[in-house]
Amino acid sequence: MLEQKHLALLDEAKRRGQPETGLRLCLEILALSSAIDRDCAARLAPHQLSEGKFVLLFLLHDRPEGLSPHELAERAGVTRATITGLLDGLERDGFLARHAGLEDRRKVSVRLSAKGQAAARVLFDEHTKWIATLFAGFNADDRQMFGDLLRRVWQNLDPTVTQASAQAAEPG
Amino acid sequence: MLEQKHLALLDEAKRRGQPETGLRLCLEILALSSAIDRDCAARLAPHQLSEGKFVLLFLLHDRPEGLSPHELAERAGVTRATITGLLDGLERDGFLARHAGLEDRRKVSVRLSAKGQAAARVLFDEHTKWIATLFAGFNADDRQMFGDLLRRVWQNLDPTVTQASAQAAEPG
DNA sequence: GCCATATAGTATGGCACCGTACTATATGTC
DNA sequence: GACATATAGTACGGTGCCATACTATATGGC
Repeated sequence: MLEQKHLALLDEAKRRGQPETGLRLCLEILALSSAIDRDCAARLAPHQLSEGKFVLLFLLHDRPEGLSPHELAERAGVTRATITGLLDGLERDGFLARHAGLEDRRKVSVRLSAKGQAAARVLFDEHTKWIATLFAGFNADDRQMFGDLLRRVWQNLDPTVTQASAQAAEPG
Repeated sequence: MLEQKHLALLDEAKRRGQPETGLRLCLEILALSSAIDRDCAARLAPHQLSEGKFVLLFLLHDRPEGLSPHELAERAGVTRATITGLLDGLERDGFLARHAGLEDRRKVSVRLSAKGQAAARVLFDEHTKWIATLFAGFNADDRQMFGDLLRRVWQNLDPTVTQASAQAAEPG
């Protein structure tokens, strides 16, 4: 349930006579997340989609007026530059199209094609259903306990770095 | 404690009238891991190191005879191509050097410089100490419980994708 | 109306990862 | 010893992410 690099790290810690306390547990969290991400990527790849592209798809779903790259960046929590790249791929593969802005001529309206709409509709449900299966066998108490434990780690994280993905870190 | 994209996903799920069961919890695991990775990266960046480079550093530490790129790839759980890139950066920044193999002339022996040795020695301890602080306040029972919950999710993951990072998936 | 400034989108270059393809060397078989 | 095959390392191109810098358009102050 760990990755190679994690085993290596544990080995080195043992070699240095350090206790495993917390270390293994932390690596298990990271390994589980990576495994979930890999699994997610593997599910989307056959559709020519990545996780980032999938997010844009459902952000645009049922939104005939479209969204601007700027809004997409804010809601997805990535930079506008990243959005440009994802849109290039999605447009190339026929999931959406960029339309020139009418009021503000700097703006672009991004709208799903029929293919994009269909993909968003179907894949979102598939995705959430799949995630639900990961927690098969968990009752409300288990979930409560799990969430509490996660939050306790979260609170120990360096608060200066933690806020990331808010995109506008506005330094100084 | 969630990222923008996770909030968007939860919103969309709510809009579709789907239950949150498991979904929010899953996103919290992913968000926590990302936060830990970000924090880790932020700690290493001032030393011109990434997490991948850091792994190579401690794999090579106290190993005067060095390791080959091939062995590094196996132990780090990434491809040889990735190792080439990491070594390029580490060599450029003076952490290590490539030495021609003597017995097998295809092989290269990668060995840390004094700077690399020093960095590996200091940073590894810093790193594990930092991780330990993330679990401050956790007693043995908490850790046991946490690990059990993680393992239960792990077992629900698609077994065909789960094995990744073993590098040699040897298809068919 | 004019200019400084802000904003929208993109381009460019960097990083860490991958898959694939290539070169050089080693090895096993005949 | 020659040749098919395997292995070591790298090159190349692709992805998703970032920071930075650039162009076009909008806006506020005068």
